[in-house]
Amino acid sequence: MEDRRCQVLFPCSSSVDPRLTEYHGVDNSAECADQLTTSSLSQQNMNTNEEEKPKSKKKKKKEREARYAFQTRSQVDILDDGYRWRKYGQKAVKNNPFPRSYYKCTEEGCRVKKQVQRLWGDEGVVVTTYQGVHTHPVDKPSDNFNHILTQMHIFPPFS
DNA sequence: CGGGTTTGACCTGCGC
DNA sequence: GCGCAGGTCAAACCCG
Repeated sequence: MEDRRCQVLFPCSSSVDPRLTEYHGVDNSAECADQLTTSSLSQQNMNTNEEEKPKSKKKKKKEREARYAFQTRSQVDILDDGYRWRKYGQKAVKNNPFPRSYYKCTEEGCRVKKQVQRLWGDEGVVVTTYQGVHTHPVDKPSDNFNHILTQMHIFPPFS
């Protein structure tokens, strides 16, 4: 076995900068996510089915996809969750020397995204945020990831 | 050659 | 209204 085990760290009490971990654990409520999100989640033209007018920006806030965030202590940034991801961006974030990476699920038709970022102050900790619901079941879930899900008591999103 | 990564530009929301 | 910060796009690049 490789030495890629990661330890699930639980929510963020006060020792964590809330700006880095928008929220933790399970949360299906877009409203809640909305409240806890400190920054803009700008346009998500991946959502919804109305793409008729690419020019016109949606009226109000768009519905956000459910997001699930958790922290793990791991040497590797990328958790082997069984899905295939394609990196589509990387940004430096405020108050954190580590960049945030953006990934999309490569499954056709699957619009799930995730963000991966190391925690400032403890670079051994990786904050992973999933956004959306997979349209395909996981192919080969790793023990690591199963462990995480079990610990988190979640997993509605990955049917 | 195909698929994934890198990286700078662009877009959008939000706070002042 | 302006500037900042986060999020996304897409062309160039890299690698198997």
